[in-house]
Amino acid sequence: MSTPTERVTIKDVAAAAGVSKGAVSLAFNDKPGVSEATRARIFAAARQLGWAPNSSARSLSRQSVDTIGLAICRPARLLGLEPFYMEFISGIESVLAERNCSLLLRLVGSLEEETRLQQSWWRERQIAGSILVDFHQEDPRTGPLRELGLPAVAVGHPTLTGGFPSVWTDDAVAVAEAVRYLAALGHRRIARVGGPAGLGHSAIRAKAFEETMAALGLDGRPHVETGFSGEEGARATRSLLLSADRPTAIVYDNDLMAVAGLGVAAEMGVSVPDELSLLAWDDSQLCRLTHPTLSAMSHDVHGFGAQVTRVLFDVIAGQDVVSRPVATPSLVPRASTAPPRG
Amino acid sequence: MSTPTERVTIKDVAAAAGVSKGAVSLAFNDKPGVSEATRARIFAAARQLGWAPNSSARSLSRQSVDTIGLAICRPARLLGLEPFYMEFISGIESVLAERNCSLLLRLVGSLEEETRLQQSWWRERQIAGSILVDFHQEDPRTGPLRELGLPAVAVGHPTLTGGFPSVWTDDAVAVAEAVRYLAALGHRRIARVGGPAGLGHSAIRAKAFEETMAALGLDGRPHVETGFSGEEGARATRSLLLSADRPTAIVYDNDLMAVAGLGVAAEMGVSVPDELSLLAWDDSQLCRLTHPTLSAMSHDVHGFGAQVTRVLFDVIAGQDVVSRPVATPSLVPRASTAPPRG
DNA sequence: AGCCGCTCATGAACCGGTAAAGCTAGTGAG
DNA sequence: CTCACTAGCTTTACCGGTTCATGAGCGGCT
Repeated sequence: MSTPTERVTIKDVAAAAGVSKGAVSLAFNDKPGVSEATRARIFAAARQLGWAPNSSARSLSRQSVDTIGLAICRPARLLGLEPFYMEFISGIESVLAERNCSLLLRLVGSLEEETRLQQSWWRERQIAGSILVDFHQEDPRTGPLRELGLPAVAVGHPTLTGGFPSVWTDDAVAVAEAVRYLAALGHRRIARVGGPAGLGHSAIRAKAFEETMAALGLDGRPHVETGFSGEEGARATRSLLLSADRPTAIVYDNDLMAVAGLGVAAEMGVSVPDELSLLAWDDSQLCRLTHPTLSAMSHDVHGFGAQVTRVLFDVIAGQDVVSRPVATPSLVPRASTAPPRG
Repeated sequence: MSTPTERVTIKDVAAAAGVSKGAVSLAFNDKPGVSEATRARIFAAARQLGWAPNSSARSLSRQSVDTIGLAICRPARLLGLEPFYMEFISGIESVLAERNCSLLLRLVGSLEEETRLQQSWWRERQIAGSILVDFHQEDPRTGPLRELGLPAVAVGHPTLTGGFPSVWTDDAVAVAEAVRYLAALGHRRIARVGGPAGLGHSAIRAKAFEETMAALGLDGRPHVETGFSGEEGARATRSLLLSADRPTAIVYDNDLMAVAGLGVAAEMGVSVPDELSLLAWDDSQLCRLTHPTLSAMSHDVHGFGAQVTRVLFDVIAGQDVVSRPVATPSLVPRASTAPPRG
């Protein structure tokens, strides 16, 4: 194209409309001080010239930006596979869109890298605030980021998020529901394939799992903590199915691992749900595509993202925000769970 | 936190280091004109005050921004499921990270909406350029966006991208390979479950499919064009398997639909690969998790994203860029394809 | 007529950087 | 000893908006 880039500025629009810069600014910001007639002339001129206010100039002058940050710290290959994030992002976007804001996205390799990134974003005034996800126990981000004064909302249970206002799903309750459901079907040997031990919500679910099992008088089966990838889920399932008194039901920490578990069962000739019940977490379309379809703990991830974003805007606006849960994941029984045979 | 927001500016750093604003700017941009000693003092002061240059001010002054745009136009539920995009994005990020740039991401509902979005992004100087994806035949974006002079790289075959420099995978060749492979196994009735007809690459693949079938003297099975969702893939598969002389092999346009197809085959008691061979596109981990594992046309999506981004930077730098293909997807045979029984 | 108050508009100051021109002391050549 | 030159730093003019104090014009009221 090699456009000589005839940069159009507010001055050109002002000249074209026969007014001053100030008038154009007033008109474009819906402020009083310009007559209807002038306003119309200004808009006509702007449209004619294809002008829109330069966002850098605007935010410099206004001392504010309309972008929020999201850094995700997971290996890329994994991210693609977990439907969770894209759906979460789409929830974020739905709120951003109505406020004409944008999302700055970055995939990072470590929590330390994320800390540095958030620091530059905030110090350089690139973002108005951030959504923090994937909290670990003793998360290294909380200290530096709180000190920084970064406006942020955390996704995760308040016990994990080190003072940041947070939005979370009550996983403990959901886990309990899952276990009780399987127990009610008659399962006694229930196993769990969880996410990485360091990850906060994995720990919460693990604890709730053990406690519920104990409360029901069931022995706490070894629950395997692994990664989040399908391959790790497959490996964990394989080892569970090979163990001496193998479980009759397995609860997974995401849907991908559950799909992998189903594959392993098929491969080993273990019939689902006759000999083995499987229960997924984070219900996505994937759970309805397999045969048998997968029972799952389902929740509204899109709405979750939207809610988090709304809270972030409150934080940015300086309101006093209290942490609050969103709807607890609820059980959607499908064909992969049934009473154990025999 | 209610930080009284003690905004630190370059002036404060200059004062602290006992130099002028100009010196600080020079130091921070690695330009000559400041002694090593002074430079050190400046950095010390900046670190002390936790200062980083305000990005709005910087880009206003420099007349440039370090952000690129990506708008994706697909229903959110779908996006989450297609591993493609996240992996593509991670490829983009890998290049952005080394140049200290950011990605502005937006999910939009229609191509018209995307056009408007790109226009504001560019006119407001929020982005230095864009990556355009999912080209349709007679894509409504090309006209307005070319006119706008937006620096952009298109993902898709040059015949689709209306003059934008593009990066693409040679799907026609890949489709031919897929069909020849199945034919070589002995399949005569090969069907195809494609993406939406309007989508450019679906059309290309459809055409290549028909041509290759014809060249091999096989009758062009009705190939179903549908959406990209698993449910649509399932429906399409079901209808193919119920047809009079059902196909012995099916080629899918993504991996999700192939997984769904596998589910349908299981549900209908059709054995894979004995009675039916399935071949996926966009090989992801998903293909290795099912039982049987899915044969797929595999390509390096991460590298694809990285390459596209590199080309975009060339475009932004004003270089004359020629469209070029990246590696053609290649066949990874797994357990879902075999010679037809009987 | 004089004064008030209102609407509509202007101009200059500012936001926080960058860039180019200007200044100053020190240095080496002639 | 002068002069050109350079390294090192300062000064100043922008970049393209927003905001606020100021003022012109005008109708109504006393």
